[in-house]
Amino acid sequence: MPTEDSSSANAPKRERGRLRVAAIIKAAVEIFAEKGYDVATMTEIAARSGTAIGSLYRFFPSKEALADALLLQYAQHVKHALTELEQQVPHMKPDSVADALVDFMLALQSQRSFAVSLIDARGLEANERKRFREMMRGAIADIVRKTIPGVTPAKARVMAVVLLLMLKGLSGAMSEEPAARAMLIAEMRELVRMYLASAAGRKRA
Amino acid sequence: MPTEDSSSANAPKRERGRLRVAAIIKAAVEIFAEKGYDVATMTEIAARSGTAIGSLYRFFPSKEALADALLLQYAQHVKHALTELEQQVPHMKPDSVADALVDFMLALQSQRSFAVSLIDARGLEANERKRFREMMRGAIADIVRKTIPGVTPAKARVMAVVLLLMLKGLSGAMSEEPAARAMLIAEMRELVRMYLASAAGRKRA
Amino acid sequence: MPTEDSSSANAPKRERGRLRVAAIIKAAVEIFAEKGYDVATMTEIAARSGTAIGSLYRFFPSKEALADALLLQYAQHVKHALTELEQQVPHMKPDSVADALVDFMLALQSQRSFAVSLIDARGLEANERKRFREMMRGAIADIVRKTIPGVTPAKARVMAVVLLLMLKGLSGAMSEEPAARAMLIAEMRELVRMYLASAAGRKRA
Amino acid sequence: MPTEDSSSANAPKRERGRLRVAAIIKAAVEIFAEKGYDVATMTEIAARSGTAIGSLYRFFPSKEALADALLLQYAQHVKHALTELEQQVPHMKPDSVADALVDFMLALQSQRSFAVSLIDARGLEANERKRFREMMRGAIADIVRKTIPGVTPAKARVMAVVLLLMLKGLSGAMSEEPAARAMLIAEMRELVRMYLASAAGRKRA
DNA sequence: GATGAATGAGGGTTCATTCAT
DNA sequence: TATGAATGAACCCTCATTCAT
Repeated sequence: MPTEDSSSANAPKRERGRLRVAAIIKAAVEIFAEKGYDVATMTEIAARSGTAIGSLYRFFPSKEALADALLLQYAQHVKHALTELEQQVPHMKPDSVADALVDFMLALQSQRSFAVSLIDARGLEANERKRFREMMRGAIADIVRKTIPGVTPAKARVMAVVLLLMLKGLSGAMSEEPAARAMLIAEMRELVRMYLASAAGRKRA
Repeated sequence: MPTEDSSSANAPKRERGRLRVAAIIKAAVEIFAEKGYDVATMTEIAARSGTAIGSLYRFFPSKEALADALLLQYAQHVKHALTELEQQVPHMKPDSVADALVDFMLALQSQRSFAVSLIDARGLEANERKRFREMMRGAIADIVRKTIPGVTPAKARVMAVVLLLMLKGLSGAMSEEPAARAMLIAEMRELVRMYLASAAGRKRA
Repeated sequence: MPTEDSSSANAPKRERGRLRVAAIIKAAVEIFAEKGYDVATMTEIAARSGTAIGSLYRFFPSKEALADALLLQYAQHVKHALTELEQQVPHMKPDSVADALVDFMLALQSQRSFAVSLIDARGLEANERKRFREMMRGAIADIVRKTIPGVTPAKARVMAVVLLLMLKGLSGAMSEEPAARAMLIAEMRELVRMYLASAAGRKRA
Repeated sequence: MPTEDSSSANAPKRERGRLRVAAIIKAAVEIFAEKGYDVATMTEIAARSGTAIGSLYRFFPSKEALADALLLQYAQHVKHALTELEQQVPHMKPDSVADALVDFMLALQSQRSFAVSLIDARGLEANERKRFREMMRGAIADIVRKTIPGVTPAKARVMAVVLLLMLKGLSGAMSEEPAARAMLIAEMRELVRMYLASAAGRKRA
């Protein structure tokens, strides 16, 4: 679900353009995910999306701009999902929150690896990366604070970083064979539950 | 530091070659770590190691071969360290093993980022990556089995994957500011302890 | 400013077209002058003139055609001015003619640099350039012949070429700082006067 | 006669390289002269000089660097010639100096048009252009001062600018047909003599 | 064996021009 | 007719790799 207004310099004005942009984004996400930012080529992105190279550059004036747009879109998507989750938290038990976090990450997987490849790319501004990480941490910390009412903001932030770190690892899990994957996911689910529970316990104790 | 083999007439040459290779490897590790596999250039590696580009290619016939060699060396280093740890395990309490695992990862950090950059590089054969991962998992699983005597091999493997995943995250922690880093490490240490302890408990229960 | 021909139903359209063409020509003159023929882009000319690129191509079927049109217009302008000057010559003293020539060049300066950039552009047909030069030389030669009645046509032509050459240099003078520019212009004025006077003298002698 | 140390970033170290650079410079001068800086392509320069594109870039790391090197070489050549002329001046009559200046310009013609095309190119730093112009003006002004001993420095400078301007025009003369060219040159020679003589006269008077 | 000049495929990007809407 | 999205040849430049010296 691409946003109607991405950060591309030249937003398309006709319906056809909208479709083209969607095709480009799809191809770019795939190729960045497959090869990483540096190895991906604009030529291949154009080819896979059925776009002439010149058209690709009409919508995204540089490779970096394309990556930025993709990242922004991804960030907005993630932010939205986390905000929704946050609003559910008051009605959930910690274990359910833990499960929701794992599910959230799992749901993101398909798009995730491309984001990682872009975030790690050396070409991107450190700022861009930092803002994205900050957003994620803040959102997760908020969820932690609602899940474990008494935690200090500082503790919530540390926990957010740790959670993110665990969840991030989940993406690697997707490349396992199905059987191993299921076990891995179950184990991770257990770990996250335990982590939240223990924190809640430490709090109360 | 003379080589252990100095009896032949070729010794000086061999010695020079060895130094040269060491210089190349040092430069390559640095540059791969700084820029990632794709962005690093053979020319720069040659320059930083004070080697002519032609000589670099004499020792490592391609960029990929160089990366493979680096990875192999890194893998051996890691394997060695884990084997040593494994031998200590029988005399340690689970918490100490947990700490040792965290320390092990921390100790690896300096060399780590280059390895990640190589492992993630798309250019490398999946096989290469797989073997490396397999080795790590096997070694950690062995440690787990010695730490928690009753676990099934399958369970130990799953735990190894999860542990690796957590520890892997630690590398990201190194880019935090010192204060945040210390907290993060403490938290991770706690998590790993808890994870091993709970597994031991589940086992015994 | 209504067109002189407003009797047809197409008048409004024609009127719009005329304005459009005027806007394009204005923008094109500016941009060619600023950047030179090769670096100027049709897209920018379209943008600055508020014209869609497709419309620009409707009026001028190629970049070269646009340049030709500009050059033609400039040539007509120059020709007209020189013809007017020629008619004044019989009533002027040689020094006044010299001054008039310098003033003429100075008056042209604002539009001049674009013309130079077009005339020098390698893309233009040599023919086009030749015709333009021929026109200028002929017109100046005519003025010379009226200024110095006895000169042979051949001599007048040579003088025209030399005069043109001097006057052409004046355009470079416009980029000097004001103080230097004023001195330069005075000096050139003197030179041109001297040149005409000496030719007249040689003639008579 | 290429200088032994041009401004190229990577000076060749072997004899073969020296030849290659000479070939590149020759081709570049020709092509820049034929088409101008913007239209000239590195690919064509490489092809005409029998060099692989990669090799061209080894010696001149960018198109601009190549142009700068050419310009620098040309400037040094010109400076040298003018310095030599200046030393002859004390032994010459003004008319001879005038002739020498015209001859100097004529001798430069073959290389001249490329320099003009580079100096006028928009891509070059204004500084580079300014320095070149300054050098020329200074050198000519020095010659003027030695030719007409009493002139003020300021007057000499103005005259230098005017002379340069006239001489510059001579390059255009080279594209005339032989007959016209000879007349033109004779006329220019006369003009320059007259100019110097009149200045000397004004001085003395 | 060591050296570094040479090679050329391929990458990001631009822009004159066309044509469907 | 007016519009601007689409096209793709061509540009400048990089770099892994080879090979003559």
